[in-house]
Amino acid sequence: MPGHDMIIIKYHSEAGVRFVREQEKPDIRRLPLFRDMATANFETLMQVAYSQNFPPQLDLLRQGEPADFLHIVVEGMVELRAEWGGRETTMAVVGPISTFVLAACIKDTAYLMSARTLEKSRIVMVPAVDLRAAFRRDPDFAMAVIVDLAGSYRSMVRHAKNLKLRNSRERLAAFVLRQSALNGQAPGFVLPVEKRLLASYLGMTPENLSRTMRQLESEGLKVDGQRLIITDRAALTALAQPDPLIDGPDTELTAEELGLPRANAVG
Amino acid sequence: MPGHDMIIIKYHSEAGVRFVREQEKPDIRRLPLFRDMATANFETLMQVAYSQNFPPQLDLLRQGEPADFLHIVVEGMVELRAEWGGRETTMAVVGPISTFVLAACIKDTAYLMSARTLEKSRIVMVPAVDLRAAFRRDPDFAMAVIVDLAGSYRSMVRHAKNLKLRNSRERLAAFVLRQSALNGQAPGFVLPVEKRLLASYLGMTPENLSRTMRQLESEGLKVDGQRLIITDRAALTALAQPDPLIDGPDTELTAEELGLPRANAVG
DNA sequence: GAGATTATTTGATGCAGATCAACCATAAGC
DNA sequence: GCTTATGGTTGATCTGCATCAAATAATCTC
Repeated sequence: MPGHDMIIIKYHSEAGVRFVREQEKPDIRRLPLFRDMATANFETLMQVAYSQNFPPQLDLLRQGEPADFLHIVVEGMVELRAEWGGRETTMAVVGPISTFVLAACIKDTAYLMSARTLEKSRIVMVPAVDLRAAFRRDPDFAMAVIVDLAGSYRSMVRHAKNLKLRNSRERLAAFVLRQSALNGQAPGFVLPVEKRLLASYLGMTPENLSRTMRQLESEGLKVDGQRLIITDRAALTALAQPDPLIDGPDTELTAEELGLPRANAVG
Repeated sequence: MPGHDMIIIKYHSEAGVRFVREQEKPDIRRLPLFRDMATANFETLMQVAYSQNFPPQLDLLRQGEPADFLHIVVEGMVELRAEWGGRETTMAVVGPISTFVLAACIKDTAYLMSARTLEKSRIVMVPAVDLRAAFRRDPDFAMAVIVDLAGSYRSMVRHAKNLKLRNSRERLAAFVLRQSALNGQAPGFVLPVEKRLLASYLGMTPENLSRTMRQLESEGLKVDGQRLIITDRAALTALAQPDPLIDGPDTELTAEELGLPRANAVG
């Protein structure tokens, strides 16, 4: 496996490559993807996996590279970014505990997106070869992979629908309502990511996001730095016209959508 | 299965519900999705499946409805459309032989897109319940489902990247080059779909598509109705900056991307 | 904590692309 | 064949959003 050595050479000194710790296994095991897997297979995967700490702003992988590892965010936050011709855009931000680049690993082909840490993060990396061997051997794991991929696909369909059908004001309003819903309809929450990143995810410029937020202050939203407060839910709802076929959730209350991480509720 | 009866009642008189014909089975069997399946399982699926002819412009299913059937286009052409708040957009057009709404069937939840025939079409419908039972029973089929879903996911990621990273002129130029590539770099081809549909797929209005095509006439493209001819590939390439991570193909020459069907070469 | 970065906001301006409206072309119906 | 839809083009105009520029605010560094 050339991939294995590469990663070791590349990061060993700065980040400290480790095998997966006993204490972090239960959290990974609890993921829908690994939950139903045979214990022996899970242990095998963990044995060949690496676990590393990365500093913020570090490129974990670049689009176009061959997919060597399934990545699991155990701690921290990772941005999935797409680049083309000097432009770039945020496709998703994943927080603990979830996986990314599963599809590329399965197809044994190039990553379509780059990934970089947004904050200090702990990432578990499972070699793609072993991953593929695992679900060829374990039907329950194969089932979990199927369900995971179907969910990822649908969440990307939603992202595309959102972009094609709504304008940026509507997208922002829908985003705000969605974050609130993820916090049990809390009226206030703090943004889970920087505004420039949110802007990119929503397909707009930071300037436009800033102005659009100001606009929404007359439509039921109060903005205070990273803290947003819904002051008139009805008005915002009229504007966003939330739709489960765009905003989710897929099924009631499963909420581990791929997209942006959940915000934290606030007074 | 309420779904079964419903479809029979709904379409019987006009379209003629049939069981899958012997003669169309081999074509379906050849699909990557069904190719490696155990023969007994394939036969079972075909036994419970329906096969119907539909007239053009007929709604096969509506977004939001529970996913009762995996659909297979055996003949004709089907548009996958997304709707929201009175607006609508084309997400993909599928031709023979391929499947759609696999992910919704697997998650046993609502369709995210509506589907309607663009021309007279023959559709095979496999009950979602039986489909799920099939890959729970057949590991080879499960593998094929995994690969299919991974491909669908990646093709939707590409669609989103295309929308977020390129402007409409670039998207059109890239589309033209891609169609040419699918025809062995043929300089000319006829559009596989109406222009209004292409416009919607590319995320622009018909008026804008028309004008953009005219613009491209000074950048190496000749437009003659449905027939497009590349007169200066270098110029178009400079404009589109084709990228396999957006335009495909995923792997060399597999070319059954979800997106728009292949054009026919001309000239 | 002073200085240096980096994120955010605000303003001025430009442009890509939408919208509205009319006209032309192609195809379908009788 | 003429007529009627429907799709496509063209023109005029409008506007949402990007871009460029500069000021503030927040965050990091030493």
